[in-house]
Amino acid sequence: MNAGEVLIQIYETLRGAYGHRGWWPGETPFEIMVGAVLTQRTNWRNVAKAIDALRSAGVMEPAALSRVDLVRLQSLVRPAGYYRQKAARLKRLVDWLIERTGGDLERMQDAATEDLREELITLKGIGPETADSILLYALGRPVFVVDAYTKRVTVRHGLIHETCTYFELKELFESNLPRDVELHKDYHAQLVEVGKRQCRTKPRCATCPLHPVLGDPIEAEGF
DNA sequence: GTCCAGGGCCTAC
DNA sequence: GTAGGCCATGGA
Repeated sequence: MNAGEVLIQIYETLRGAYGHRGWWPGETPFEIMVGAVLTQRTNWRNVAKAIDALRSAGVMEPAALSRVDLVRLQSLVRPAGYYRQKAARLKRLVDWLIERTGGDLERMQDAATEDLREELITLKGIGPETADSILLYALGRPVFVVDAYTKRVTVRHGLIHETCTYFELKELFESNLPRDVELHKDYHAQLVEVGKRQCRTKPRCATCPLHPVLGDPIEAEGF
């Protein structure tokens, strides 16, 4: 079996276990962008509180968020943790958005994916994963989002070495999967699901749906 | 009280 | 170029 076939088999196994997830809780592309920043190293439960606060304050929209006072924004996103950093990151993101599109995300659809990724990565506070999350879930580009769960699952199951880079892991998926946006969205969502439920500690891995397909997980410190 | 969650930046070697 | 520290809240 080649890499592409293994990856598809993993996906189908996870989907069979968890059902279609589609995923990214967010009403609008802009809200998805905001969530991508807020969820950095943070439980989604806390992120949801911050998102609710932003909605209630009427600033879940580019122009409004751009205008809101920084200290006010900090207090709104406080439940998501790292609130000073995240408020500043949201400001930079929304400033870029308005400068580039006037706040209308549709105007970004002409730009090439790689160019957009480069622009996003250049923003302080937007790294590879946040950029890819925005590209895939907010802008519908066929990129693969690599996160801690992706690495944990693939390393534990021997698909890639523990010392791999973000780019290598991203390439593993992107070069071996069809360039299908919905598949990319759901695949990442499935990996998060199995990562949350399994592959944290060995005992929890005992019921991992991937074991019958991939065999027992390997020992990997830190995963 | 301890651990950790859908990262990313900065500094020191 | 990379290991380590830092950012911070809230639930298990």
